[in-house]
Amino acid sequence: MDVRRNHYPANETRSRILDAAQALFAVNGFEATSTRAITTTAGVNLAAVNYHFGSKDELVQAVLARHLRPLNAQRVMALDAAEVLAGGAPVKAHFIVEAFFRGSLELAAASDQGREFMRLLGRTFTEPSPVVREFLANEYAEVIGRYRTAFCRALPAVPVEEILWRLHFMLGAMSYAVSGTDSLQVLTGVEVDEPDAMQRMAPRLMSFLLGGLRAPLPDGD
Amino acid sequence: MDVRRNHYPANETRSRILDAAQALFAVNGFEATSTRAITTTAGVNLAAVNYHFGSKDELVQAVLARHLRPLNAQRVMALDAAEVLAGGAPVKAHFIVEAFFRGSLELAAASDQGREFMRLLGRTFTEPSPVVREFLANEYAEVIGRYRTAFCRALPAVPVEEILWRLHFMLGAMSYAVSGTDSLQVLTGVEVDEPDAMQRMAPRLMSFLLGGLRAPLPDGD
DNA sequence: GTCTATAGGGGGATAGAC
DNA sequence: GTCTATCCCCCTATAGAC
Repeated sequence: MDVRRNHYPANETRSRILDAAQALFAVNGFEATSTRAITTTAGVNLAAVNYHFGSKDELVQAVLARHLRPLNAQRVMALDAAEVLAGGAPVKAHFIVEAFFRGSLELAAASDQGREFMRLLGRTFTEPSPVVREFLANEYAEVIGRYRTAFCRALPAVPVEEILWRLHFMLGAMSYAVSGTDSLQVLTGVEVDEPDAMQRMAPRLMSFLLGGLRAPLPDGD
Repeated sequence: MDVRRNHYPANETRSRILDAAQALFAVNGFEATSTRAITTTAGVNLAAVNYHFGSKDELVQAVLARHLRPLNAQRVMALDAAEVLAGGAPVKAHFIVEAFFRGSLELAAASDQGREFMRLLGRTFTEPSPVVREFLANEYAEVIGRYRTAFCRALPAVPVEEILWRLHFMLGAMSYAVSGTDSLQVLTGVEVDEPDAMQRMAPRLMSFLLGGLRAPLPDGD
């Protein structure tokens, strides 16, 4: 009847919703983004979110899972590969850090959408919502466990407790840097929105993180 | 008329609202916290928020300003003092980092409320709300400018651009570590809610940050 | 200064036609 | 699978009595 309207395959509605939701979540956050805004941006009907995902919470999880699941799977595989290469010896910290970040950087380099997702992911780590937090904890459980073990083997001089703290700091620096939307970005003059931003940042971030991981132990005051 | 009710000086209502708002913001975030929840928790009337602060946005800024303004003023003064002590020579990176964090740690050590504020502040840096972001940018402008200059002088071997990136990473690691509410906390086993958590974390964080700041420069690929 | 009451808008979700 | 229409809830903000 209305020939001007775009038509698209039925199962593409789901993807359109995921794309629109990711874009809006990245800019405005989960809470501030309404399903109305999502469906309008996606050019689909308001009821489509509930039909395809059940609820807004489940849509949030679907948006995160779409890229995070493959990303974390690749992280585990990259560590597997590094451990095979090391042939039983501890994998060097440098390679562990690289294995952890390679996937993120490829994702960010591959497309605008990948970069957008990394920004969303960065801010998601400090999301207060219990739903989001539990989801992330589950998705990261295996990765964190594996990398923690690897770091402990790579840095035997550093006590386990110290490793845990440094892993924590490392995740913070990464997620904050990757989110690229912090209020102080203007002040520090760092620009993360450009297409090659991730590639320019990657070696700098890795250098910083390695420096922190290998830092001398604090005095036991 | 109702003798059982708590009575308190008129101008204490304002403080009660600030306390309740901070507590709820820290746990649930700004968006997810309604003025109703705040006034109920504070034991004051719903209309009191608008009467005392004008709007929810202005309440958010008031909550942040209450502790952040003195904190940043102290940071500037601590750097002033360090520069006087150095007598014209560059202040060592170690002292700059310490000057930046001393106030936060004292605040976190002083009271549960101070610790709660630091957690709120950590998550506030990645807050999407334009109101919050502009507020933070203004509040931090002087501090960031001063510390950036100091770091450049302390680390002449590191290019300015590199300093900016590392300052950015440093702020990320700090705000993330201090927020203590990230989803991966469970996995890394780090616990930040205990009274002496900040004191235990402080030397570790400083060691990590200094290691990152002093790290060898990445290869110029 | 503090309250009650309510305006006025937007939210997520769903029933039921197509 | 997709639409329209609508229910019902909770939100912020304000008007006006006390």
